[in-house]
Amino acid sequence: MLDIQYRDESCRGRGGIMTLPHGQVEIPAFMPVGTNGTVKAVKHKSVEDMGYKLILGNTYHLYLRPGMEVIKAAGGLHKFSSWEHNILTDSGGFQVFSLAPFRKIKEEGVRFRSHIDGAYHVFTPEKVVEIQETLGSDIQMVLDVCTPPGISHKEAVKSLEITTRWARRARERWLQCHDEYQGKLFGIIQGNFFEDLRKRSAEEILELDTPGIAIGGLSVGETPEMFRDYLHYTAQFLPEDKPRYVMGIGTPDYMLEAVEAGIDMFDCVYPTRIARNGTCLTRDGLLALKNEKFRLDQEPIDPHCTCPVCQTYSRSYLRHLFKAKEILGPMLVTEHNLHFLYVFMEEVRQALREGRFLSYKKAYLDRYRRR
RNA sequence: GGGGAGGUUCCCGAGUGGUCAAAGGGGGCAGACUGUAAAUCUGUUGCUUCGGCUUCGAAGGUUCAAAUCCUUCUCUCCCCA
Repeated sequence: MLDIQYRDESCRGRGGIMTLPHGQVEIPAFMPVGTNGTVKAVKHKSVEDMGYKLILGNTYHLYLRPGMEVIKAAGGLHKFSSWEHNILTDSGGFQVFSLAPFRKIKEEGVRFRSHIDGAYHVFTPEKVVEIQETLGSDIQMVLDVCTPPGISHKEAVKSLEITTRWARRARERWLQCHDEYQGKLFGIIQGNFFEDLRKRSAEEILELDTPGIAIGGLSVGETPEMFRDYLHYTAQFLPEDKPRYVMGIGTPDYMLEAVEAGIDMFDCVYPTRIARNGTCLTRDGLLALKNEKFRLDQEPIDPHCTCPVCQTYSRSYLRHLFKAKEILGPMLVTEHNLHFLYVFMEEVRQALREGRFLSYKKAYLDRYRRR
């Protein structure tokens, strides 16, 4: 499943090929998020043309709407959404976290209310595996309990222990999936912001020997310093021979930090969300298109960018689209941001291959932080 | 020509004696956004040397006090001729 082809000896960074049911994926890889079976504001064809081979979908959202009957009838999420490459589905664990006011965690599973109609539903670790099997996920995540910074050690232990027990149950159920289903299961390390608990969670999750390992519970409101510290601390426990995934990060600085720590995969709504809100990723940092200073600016978003948007449109025009609330604005900036990150990851892989990742990182951040 | 309604801070619009630099929208400006309840949310929007100063069509008046009351002028809209 994982073919590590090169390492950067100056850090833990590495790269290669991950082979999944729907084809190969170059790692380290950023994965665009397509919660509802669509990467918002952009066609799957465009995402594919940029080079992406692995995107996310969401168990929670797709289960609630359109519902499994619809996706089953289509023959799975790939056919339903016309995406022929790989899909990683999140388990709903993050919704257990982000929709906290509407849920109750018990040993059996989590009872929650739909954000759509308020109806009660229950997710158990087993049920979530079944849903993801029906979706046809190439990588499925175990149901976990994600927690925010600031909780007590005692609360963190409790969440960690449930996460481990749920992971065991998920794995048992996953082993019983139909033979034709080839999707991989990833365990998730929790432990909040306590080193002893991070270590303990890592040990317990690794013991399950899932095909891949994720670090969860980061970028949930902690400071960048805490993110960095707990990322590196947790990453040291990850095995060499399995894909390593840090959930929920997507700014260039965080991804560079993760690559340095030896992480292979990341996903984030950030680039697509800020795109819809008028903010572009550039080599010089963020560019808020709605700002008055771009009113007459005839330059493209990023003069060095090779994306179709930068070949065609000016900041002035794109600013106008956002001020006029035209749907094309979010569409074009989403395309730019995703293209930007794909090229960014190609550069990262190249730097790793050539053993100069740390200098690449430093130069990138020096420039990125300048604006 | 006759009758009626009204002119409020960039726009629309609330306010009919003090608690009004003036509600609420819109627009403008700025910020946020990291396993998507997000084409969303938040802040700000007369000037200021922060003590005040100047605003509610214009001018004058009443009052301790006026966007609010009175007089004249002016402009807009509606109805009837």
